[in-house]
Amino acid sequence: MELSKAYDPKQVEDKIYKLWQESGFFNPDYLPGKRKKSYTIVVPPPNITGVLHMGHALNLTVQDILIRWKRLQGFKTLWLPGTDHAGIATQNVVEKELKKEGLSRFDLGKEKFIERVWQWKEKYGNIILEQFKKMGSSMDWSRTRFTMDEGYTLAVKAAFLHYYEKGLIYRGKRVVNWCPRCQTSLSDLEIEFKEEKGKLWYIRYPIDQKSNIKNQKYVTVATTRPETMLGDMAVAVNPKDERYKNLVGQNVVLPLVNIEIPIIADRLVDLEFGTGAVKVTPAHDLVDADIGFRHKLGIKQVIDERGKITKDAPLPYQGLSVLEAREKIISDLQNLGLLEKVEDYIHQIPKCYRCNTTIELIPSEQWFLKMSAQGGGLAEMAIKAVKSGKIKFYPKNFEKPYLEWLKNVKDWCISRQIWWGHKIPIEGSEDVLDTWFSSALWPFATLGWPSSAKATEGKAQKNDLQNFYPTDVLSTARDILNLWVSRMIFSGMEFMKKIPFSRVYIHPTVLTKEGKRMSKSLGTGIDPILLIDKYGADATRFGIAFQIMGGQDIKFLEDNIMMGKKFCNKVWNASRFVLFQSGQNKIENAKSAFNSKNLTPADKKILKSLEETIKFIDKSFDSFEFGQAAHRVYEFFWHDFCDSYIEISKKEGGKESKNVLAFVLFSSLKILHPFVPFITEEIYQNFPFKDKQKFLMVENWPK
RNA sequence: GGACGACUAGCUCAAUGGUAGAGCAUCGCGUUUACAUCGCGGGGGUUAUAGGUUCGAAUCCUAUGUCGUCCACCA
Repeated sequence: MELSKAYDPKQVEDKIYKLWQESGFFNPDYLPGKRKKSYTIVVPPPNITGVLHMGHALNLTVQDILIRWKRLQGFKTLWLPGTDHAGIATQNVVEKELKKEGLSRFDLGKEKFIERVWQWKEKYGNIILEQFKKMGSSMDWSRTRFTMDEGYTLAVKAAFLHYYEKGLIYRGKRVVNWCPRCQTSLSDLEIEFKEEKGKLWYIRYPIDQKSNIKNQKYVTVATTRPETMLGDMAVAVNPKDERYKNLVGQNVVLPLVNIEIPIIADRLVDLEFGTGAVKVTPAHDLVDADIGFRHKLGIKQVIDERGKITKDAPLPYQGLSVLEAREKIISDLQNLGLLEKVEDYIHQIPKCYRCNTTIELIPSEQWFLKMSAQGGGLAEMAIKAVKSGKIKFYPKNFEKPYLEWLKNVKDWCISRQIWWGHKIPIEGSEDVLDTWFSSALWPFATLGWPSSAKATEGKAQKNDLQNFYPTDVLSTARDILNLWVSRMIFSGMEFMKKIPFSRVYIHPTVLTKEGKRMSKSLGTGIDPILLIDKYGADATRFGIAFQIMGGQDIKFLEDNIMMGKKFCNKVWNASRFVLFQSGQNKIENAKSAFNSKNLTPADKKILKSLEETIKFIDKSFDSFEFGQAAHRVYEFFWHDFCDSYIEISKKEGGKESKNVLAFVLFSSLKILHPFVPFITEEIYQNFPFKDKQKFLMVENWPK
């Protein structure tokens, strides 16, 4: 045998990947044999901003295991790669780049800026796809898509117009989450709440002199955001609150602004909190907007898109930033004797998930997609798809948060005031679409939808939609369950009249050993590319798969990757031994490798163990139990095969033992292949059987 | 404030009602036709706590604690 003593992934992996690519077998159209049933996975398209992180590495491992397993089982497998333009995220990284040159996007202007983002996409967008290859991903590169390529853009346009004509898209002025830095609206899912120490200010609103209220000069309200009082339209109390019953219907004078506003009763007011009386600012708070709408209070916007006080506020405050205004208002109130007390208060502050700027709530003209959970609405379709069991979640407990979210979902604000993205296809609108609007079309837009719009030009083959939709499994991270998964589901049902995938696998989150989220900014992340460099892709994959136990989050241990490397070396050396044996024995045929009449008990035992292992792996893969499968194959190969059977065969091998050795190894390569594709392929290429395939990748899965 | 999950050997995890296992770490022995990235063997656990169900509980139930993730309009 020509195999070297220790396995060196660097000598093997790139070489093997190149051979696979040249074979064309990543492409379902060129797979050998009769393959009637298709098996499709579309990869969750990574943002073009990023580099591969452990979450990707895990997800790629999982998907490649499934795809390789099904390919070996004779399915027409398609794993479709691609990337996402990731609107705000990408715009932000390019802006950061510009900042280094002392420029802003406004200095460049819209056209030049977008050009610049495309340059970024060309330069960095492919890096992540190259990293996919490093992981051994058997994706069909001829079908690579980008959420802003030509055909995809047509799909997005068609989808928008479809909703628009159906009356599901409307425009309206609503209080929306607004990032003063990104200068755009954000959906609820794009904000993150962070705990901050703040104050709770108790402010006295003088009761109107004309009111016949005795013994009470003020109503005191508690607020964490005194600056918004400039836009107050009412003071609200709970209708059941006895303390304020006599005040409802009366007026107070809004301090600093000196206008009269009413005291109203509304059930949304919590009796327990603060004083039980709350200032109502319909322009800058969602609950207040709701209250204001019901009581027809009107709206006064006092904070603008840049986070400055508007001209609708009293002169002294105009142009101040929110924080400056807050300071001045507090000191002014203090001078007037209207500040009753101040308490420390810890609360959740909404932050932009991309740039961490504090979110302002401001009224703004936006586009919305109706999300009704009744009457055949989009949310209802997505609910039914899961409730009916057509789409199953693994683990099942993710169904609950999914359904809860959809049940209570508000209309989806789909417009963004940024430059990088799909333009809203309506005359006069400069807005672009929320990046998830295009991502929602991923399972079918990538396969050529809508064929009528000639979107098939280029990558997708003519009949891809018929052949590969619905896809089989969507494997993704849990934090985009609603952001992405639910939206793909209703989009698929709306446009294709069919669910986009039948099974959703929510993969475990990779945490640090301490159980904390891996974070780039904290420096607690681990770069899978470095792991590949150090241990090889096979070892990295095996080490990751080994740790996937149920839906449990993974406290990542590099030791497991080390274990993967040792395991690979074991496979390598066992193969060296067996191939040397069979080389002497001149076995030429896998099918008739041994004569089953002359088997020793040990021969029979290892064959039975192999059979059971195969069954177990099939069952495990089918239920996404990758760790269980990895443990079993490890146990089988290392202990049953190497420690026990090989050692026995050396000392008291039967007539057929050398043949059985070769046969069991041959089968082992197949069942190991989904985990560790490179090393198994390399060994396979050195196997002496004459009736083997060109590549292990397209062998027949053993039974 | 809700929902979900975790808590088992020093570490990371198995074991879903029947005498608690693996890998790593640790200790001892060992170079026999692959592999020292190895082989053989040893030590190490009242399964977070308190109750309950059961012939029998790591496993089921109830509380408590700690940690984690997601959701949420308490100003």
